[in-house]
This record gives sequence, structure tokens and C-alpha cells, in this order.
Amino acid sequence: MSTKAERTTAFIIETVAPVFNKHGYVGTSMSDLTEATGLTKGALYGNFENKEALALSAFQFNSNLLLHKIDTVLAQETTAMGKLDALTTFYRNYDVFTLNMGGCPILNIGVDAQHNNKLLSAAVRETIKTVEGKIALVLEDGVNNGEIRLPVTPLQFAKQLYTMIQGAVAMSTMSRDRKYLINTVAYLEQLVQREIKK
Amino acid sequence: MSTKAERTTAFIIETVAPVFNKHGYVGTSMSDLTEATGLTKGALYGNFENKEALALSAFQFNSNLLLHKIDTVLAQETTAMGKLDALTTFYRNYDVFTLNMGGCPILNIGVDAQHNNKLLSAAVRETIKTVEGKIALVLEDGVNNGEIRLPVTPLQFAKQLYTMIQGAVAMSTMSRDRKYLINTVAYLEQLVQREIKK
DNA sequence: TATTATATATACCATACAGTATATACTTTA
DNA sequence: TAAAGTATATACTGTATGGTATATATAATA
Repeated sequence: MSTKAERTTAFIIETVAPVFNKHGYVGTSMSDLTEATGLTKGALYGNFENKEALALSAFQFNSNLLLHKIDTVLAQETTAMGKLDALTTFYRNYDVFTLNMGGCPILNIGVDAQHNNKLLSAAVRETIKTVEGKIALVLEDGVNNGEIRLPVTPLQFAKQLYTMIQGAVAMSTMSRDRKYLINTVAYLEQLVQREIKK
Repeated sequence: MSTKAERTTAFIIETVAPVFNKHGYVGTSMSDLTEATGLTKGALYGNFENKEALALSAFQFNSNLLLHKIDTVLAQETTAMGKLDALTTFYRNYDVFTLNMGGCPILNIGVDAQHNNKLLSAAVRETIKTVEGKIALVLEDGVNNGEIRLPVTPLQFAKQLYTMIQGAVAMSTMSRDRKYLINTVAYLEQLVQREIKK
């Protein structure tokens, strides 16, 4: 079993993660975090070196939630077409999935950190690459077993798909209108059927 | 001719706009603004009621730059297909266009303000609607004069196009990689040729 | 359970924050 | 050009900020 201290650290991260995700790095104060956790500054600074370390751990926490979820979603299906369908289905309700974490961590932290925190924006870039890699792998396997055909490289096509998905995420976030997610996913599903299904 | 005071107000807005756009509402301090303008707090508070009023004017300034640019771009061509081509060409170099203002104001302020400032995020939503309306008008005219055909309503198709564009803007911004813009625009151009050209 | 080690709370620091009152400088206009 | 009006600079609020030193309480271990 984990020690009390380890559990406290974990508790802080998961409690603090949605706060940072909603209000951004500079927009979140240490008092916001003591308030959210019910702990004092002594406890926070005992578990983390400074605000930046907290923010990084918070983003990594949300990022891991997302990446593991994508893994789970993709593992549900065996074929490339099945996996792509599972992925679009997941993103159709992405707003619900990200509700607890306070919105899409990639979009929120990626935009917030660009001119405010180098470490954070580097971490976001890393997460983006990882997601693109996961999608590319699905496509590559589908090509290799003759299930699908692609007009470009798997990574290139993955980036194109993910760009459209993140566009829907951004638009639905800024407009507070989930129709962008629904319509974009509908478009992607027919795009996949039309353009890459053999 | 404009009075000195009016010119000062205009100078403050245009100087302050890229600072707010880069660092966000909470991420920008009044001292950042006195530093950027070379003016004192007395001057800033003499011309604007408070920080929020400044941020709003700053966003409106960038928003107008963008909207007027879109008008200019669309006015260069007469046909719907020509206008769509001009629009995608504009967005292919959108990162260059938005360099002076510190990035895409819609993305930056739209994401930054969502949980930090209601007025700002409402203003962003309004700008998004305006852009979508401009694109929809091009499509509607094209349908009416028999130049193009659409699978959905003009506004719906405009939203779909703009979602993909903003996806490319978001991805190129977060990844610091303009290839997202280039590839998405290339995709959109063939989409337009294939799907709506009669 | 006693002792040691560790985690958290308290009280504090210097600095930065948004905002204001007022004095001074500059424009405008008669 | 002088007077009135207006804009900007200065100096100052009170509060919030990130961070720290240290005392106190809690947990791990013998």
C-alpha cells in the first residue's frame, strides 16, 4: 500500500489539475490551490518545489487521463476501421469526457502556456505528438494488413484527422456549442468511409 | 483631424493589443502596459475605465483587423470559387498575418477568457459568428447564381470549413509548426473543388 | 508505546498587483 | 497669448502574490 505522503501528493495533483486547466498558469494562484485542496501552503510546498512543478504535474495528470482513455478506446476494437470509429465516437462526447478536468488540457494549456511557460508548452507539444502517433499506428497497421489505403503517409493522415478533431474541440469550447463536435465527427466518419476504406 | 487625446487612446489600444493577445487577460499586468506604451498609469486610467475595458478594446482592435482583412481578401474576387480560393490562400499564411498581433486573437482570447472573463469570451463568440457569416454569404451567393452546390445549408458548410481552418490554426500555434496550416489549406482546396464545384 | 522521521500549519517576507487622489504639464480655444 | 479645460505623471492606497523559516502535529518504525 502507498504511504500517506504519497497519497497526499496524488490528492494534491488530482485536485489541482482541473483548477490549472480552467484558469491557466498565471490565472491560478497558490491560494486558489490551498482553497481547492483544503491544505495550507506548507503542505503544497512540502510536496512540490514551486508553482511551476505543480502546474506541470497537473498537466501530466490530465494528459495521462486522456492518453490512457485513447488507449482503452482503441483497444476495444481489432480492425483499423473499427478503431477509427471508436475514436470518432469518443471525440463526439469529448466535452463530456473533459468536463471533470475543466476542458481539453491540450487546447487550454497549449494556448495558455505559449507565451507564459516554456516547460508547459513543451509538455503539450509532446502530448500532441503522442496522440498523433497513436492514430498513425492504427492507420499503419490498417495499411499493412490491406484493410485501408491512404493518399499520404500514416502520420500525415493522422495529423490531418487530429487537426480536424482539435478544430472541433476548439470551436465547441470557444462557442460553447457541442454541435461543432457532432458535425465534425459526422464529417470525419464519412471521410474515413469514402477515402480510406478499401 | 483627430485630437491629441483621441490619438493617444488609439495609440494605447494598438500598442496594448498584442500584449493582451500574447499573455492573456490575467497574464497581462498594468505595469506590462505602462512599459509597452511608455505611458504611466495615470494616462492609461485617464483613457480607460479599468483593465477589463482595456482588454476589451484590445481584442476588438485585433478582431477588426482580422474581419476587415477577410473583407478585403473576399472583395478581390468576384466568383464564389474565387473568393473561397482567396480565403484559403489568406489562411495559408495566417501565421504571418497574425504575427504582429501576437497570434490568432480568436484562439488566444477565446481559450484564455473562457473561465476568466465573461465579456471577453462573449466578444470572441461574436467575432466567430461574424466570420462564419461572411463565409456563409459567399457560399449562399454561389448557390444562388448556380456556381456551386452544397450538401448542407451555407451556414452549416461555412461552420465546417471554419472549424477545419481553426483546427489548423490551433495545431500550428500549439506545435509551432506552420505545416498544419499548409496541409489543411491544401486539403480544403481539393475539398472545395471536389465537393461543391458544379 | 517510545522514538525518530516526516509532513503540515502558522506566521512571516518582499514584491507586485489593480486602482485612486492629486499635482503638474500640456492642449485647446477665446 | 492668456485662461480654461483636459490629459498625464507622481505618489500613494490596501490587498494579493509566490515563496520561506520554523514550530507543531502526525505517521512510520523499532
